[in-house]
Amino acid sequence: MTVRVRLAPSPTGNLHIGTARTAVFNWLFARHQGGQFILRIEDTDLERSRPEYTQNILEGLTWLGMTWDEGPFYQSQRTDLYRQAIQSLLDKGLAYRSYETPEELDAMREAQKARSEAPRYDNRHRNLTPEQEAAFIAEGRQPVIRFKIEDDREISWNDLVRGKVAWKGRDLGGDMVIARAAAADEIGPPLYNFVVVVDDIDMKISHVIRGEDHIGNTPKQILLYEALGAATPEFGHTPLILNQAGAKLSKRDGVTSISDFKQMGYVPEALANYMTLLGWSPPDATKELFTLAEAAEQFSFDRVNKAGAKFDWDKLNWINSQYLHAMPIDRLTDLLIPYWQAAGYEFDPTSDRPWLEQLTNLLAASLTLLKDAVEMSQLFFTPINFTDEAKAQLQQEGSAAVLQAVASALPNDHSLTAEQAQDIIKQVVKEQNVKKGLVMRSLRAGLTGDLHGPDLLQSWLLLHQKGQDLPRLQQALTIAQ
RNA sequence: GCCCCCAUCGUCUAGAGGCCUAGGACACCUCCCUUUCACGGAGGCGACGGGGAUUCGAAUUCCCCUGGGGGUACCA
Repeated sequence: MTVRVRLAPSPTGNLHIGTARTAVFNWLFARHQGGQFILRIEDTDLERSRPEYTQNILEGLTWLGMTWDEGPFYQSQRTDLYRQAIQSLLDKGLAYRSYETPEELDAMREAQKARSEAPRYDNRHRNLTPEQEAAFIAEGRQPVIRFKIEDDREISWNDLVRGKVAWKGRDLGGDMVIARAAAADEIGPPLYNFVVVVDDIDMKISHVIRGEDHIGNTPKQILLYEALGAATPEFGHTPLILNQAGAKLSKRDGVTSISDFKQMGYVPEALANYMTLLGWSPPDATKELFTLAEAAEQFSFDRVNKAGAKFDWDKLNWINSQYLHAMPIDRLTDLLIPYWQAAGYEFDPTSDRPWLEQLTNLLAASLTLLKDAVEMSQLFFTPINFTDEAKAQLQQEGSAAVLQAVASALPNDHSLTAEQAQDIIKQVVKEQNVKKGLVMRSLRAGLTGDLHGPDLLQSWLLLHQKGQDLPRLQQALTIAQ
């Protein structure tokens, strides 16, 4: 049997991290099994579905490397299929039209709660006579279509991550609505729990892998597979991603959409790596940094956890930093350029390329997020701005003389090597008879306007190439007097 | 309320009866490297929710309790 899995996001929001993690597990499993990964957009809720969300989901999955083999399929384009399936259930007597008003259903549930019973549909319209139906229709009522669920049914399945899970029919809430209200001679818009099953059958899905929040849908869906005369697939319910408080992560928890992570400067392989670690561990659990391909080789549901995992920014940040530190300078430069441009820094991406790569090389080891480069490299792009600390340093005794000496030792052209720079420092130490520390600190203050920052020698070299070192030293001298 | 799921350091996890005086990672602390800040390196702190049962022996099996989460729509 070929493995076929699917990701079925609904375009009612941007690609959410929870959905993305489900995508990762599906993708990993499909790749491991040599199967297919199918993408299906569940846009049956016309009210809330938006094309721009679909676009965001597609882009996010692509960015993460979650390539799909078939699709995207759109449920909004498949309603004929659903209507046929509903009709077949109606014909077989497994579904029926139900005429309650929303107010009646509310009243029913209120009464049940008052008796401290579980709110559920009491199947009151299951066996309506033709006369009763005619009367409701004459009243102008629009029926929904309900699928019969027998109270005494026992439903169980062997979950890929949880083992045996069992449910009783009576706990499923009564006969379930599968199509929204419509005229009595029509079939209204089909509902989620129904279309999922029709599509999964039609698309020959072999393994349904989804978040644990869907676990209660599974028994209902199993009943639907039966009614539709199809074999049930395997089901696997993955643990949820939790917020700091331990509840299911939702949009209200701040940054949760993949596009936001991208914008903040996370790289896709780091984010995918982190999401994989949330609920799964490789056979050698001490190896936490791996590519999706490596994870796919080793993936199995045996190693998927049952308990939810709290989302931890610190760990994600660390993983991202590891990827950034190990990234080839050429690629890292490509990734950084848009951030510098967005910050309004002036440079020419082509003619300044060698200089930009040197800058990238200088900053790489300090980066956690791509956007960190903006602040860290500001001193190379904007006019110098002296901090109070730097001013104090410049006003220290001997500082002015040191800067003066360095300024006059500078070569005229735009080439300065690390060796030359070091020689200048040594020479100044000797001539001025001062401590090297004074030279280094004064130089840093004069060149960068700060007492902290990237490696001084390399920074100096970069500034020299831009012809910036001498003017800055001269400016610093006005403070040092 | 009812149903379902879950339970190892603060967090992510390893652990499938003795290899566990419970291992790794993040975070935190200390030290080293570095006349800056980081990076990197070396240490440290730190957990099996509680109670029974099975067993020569339980983090690992079973039961109960407690705690947490999910669900309970004419949303998906």
